[in-house]
Amino acid sequence: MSNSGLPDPVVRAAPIPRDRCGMALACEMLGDRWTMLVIREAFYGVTRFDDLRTDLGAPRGILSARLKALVAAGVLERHPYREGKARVRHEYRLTRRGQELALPLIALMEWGDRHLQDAPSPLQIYSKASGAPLRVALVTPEGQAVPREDVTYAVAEDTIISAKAPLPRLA
Amino acid sequence: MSNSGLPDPVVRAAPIPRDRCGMALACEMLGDRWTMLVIREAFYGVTRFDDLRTDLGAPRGILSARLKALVAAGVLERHPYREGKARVRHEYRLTRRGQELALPLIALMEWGDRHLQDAPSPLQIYSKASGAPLRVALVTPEGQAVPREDVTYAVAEDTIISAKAPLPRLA
DNA sequence: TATCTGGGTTCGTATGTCAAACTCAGGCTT
DNA sequence: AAGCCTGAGTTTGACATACGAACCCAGATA
Repeated sequence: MSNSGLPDPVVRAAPIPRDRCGMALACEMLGDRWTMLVIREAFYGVTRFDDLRTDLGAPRGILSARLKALVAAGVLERHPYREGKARVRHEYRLTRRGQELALPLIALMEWGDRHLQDAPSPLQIYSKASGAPLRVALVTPEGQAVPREDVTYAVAEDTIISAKAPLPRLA
Repeated sequence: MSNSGLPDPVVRAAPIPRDRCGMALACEMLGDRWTMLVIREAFYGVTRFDDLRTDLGAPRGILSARLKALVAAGVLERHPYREGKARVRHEYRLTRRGQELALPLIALMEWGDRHLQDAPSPLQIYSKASGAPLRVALVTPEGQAVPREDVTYAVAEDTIISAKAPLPRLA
């Protein structure tokens, strides 16, 4: 996988402890059957308990628990609304923190569209101003995308567990 | 959430069926306690069953099942290696398909580092050529990042379930 | 007063997860 | 050759979680 001619050094453990790795923390908090699907619904603008339930097909108890957890995590906000003269109800909306999951989720969508599906993506992300289609990429601070081959990484010295270990190859 | 002056139209269901939505498909395949953590280990270069097991703390049976599923999904590849004169063993490596999960996972890492942790990220992604730190963004086909406010989306007409529904706001 | 609706909670069962024990193959030791 | 070690699993039985159905409750409505 690596492109040096040397044999890959064998990595026996992750270089970063799980409780200090944002990736691991995110994976742990989103890692179950329903949580990410709930957030997807939220992005599509579905906010009400019963709509979520029918759309997802999740059991009420589970949905209730996941919503509670997401509110507790600051991803969703439960807030009241009134439709006509109906009594006050509550809807679940993305907080700013939740909205910032858009990028990971869009990246996941691109991956899923490419690898888990034959049809082209039914959802196009594009620029309001220019109409150009958009994709997810790694960019410099100035906002210029760089090609895969130019990407590498380093572990901050004070958190290293095992010595430097090159990622197999960044996609 | 929307920035038009109009009240948000109430969305009662996702505009795209789950079995045609790359995001939903990806969420379903990665959505459990261990799968994403296994892929994270793979990115860090941990490839052997027992290393994965000790690093993750997952029960053997579960790890075995997840690895099988990931191999079946074409994310990992089980292939033989020989260390010294030891007998042939097998290691699990990311396929190209697996490598392409780097972007979603890095985006997730950025999110996790920002919201689930106080310390700065222990892992820096940067450009080999310029040394500039890199971040995940939405870019035009030419590779120019666009600001959040310029991002919108549309559902392909032949797959729409409910009518057009604006994302609350893209982060 | 009875009924409907959205938004839950409760409950018994089915399924999944867990840790420990067992297996198995090949190499190493004695 | 007999026994031990190691990596890579499978099996097992206790335990936890998910599941769907039924129930609950508040307020509006008939």
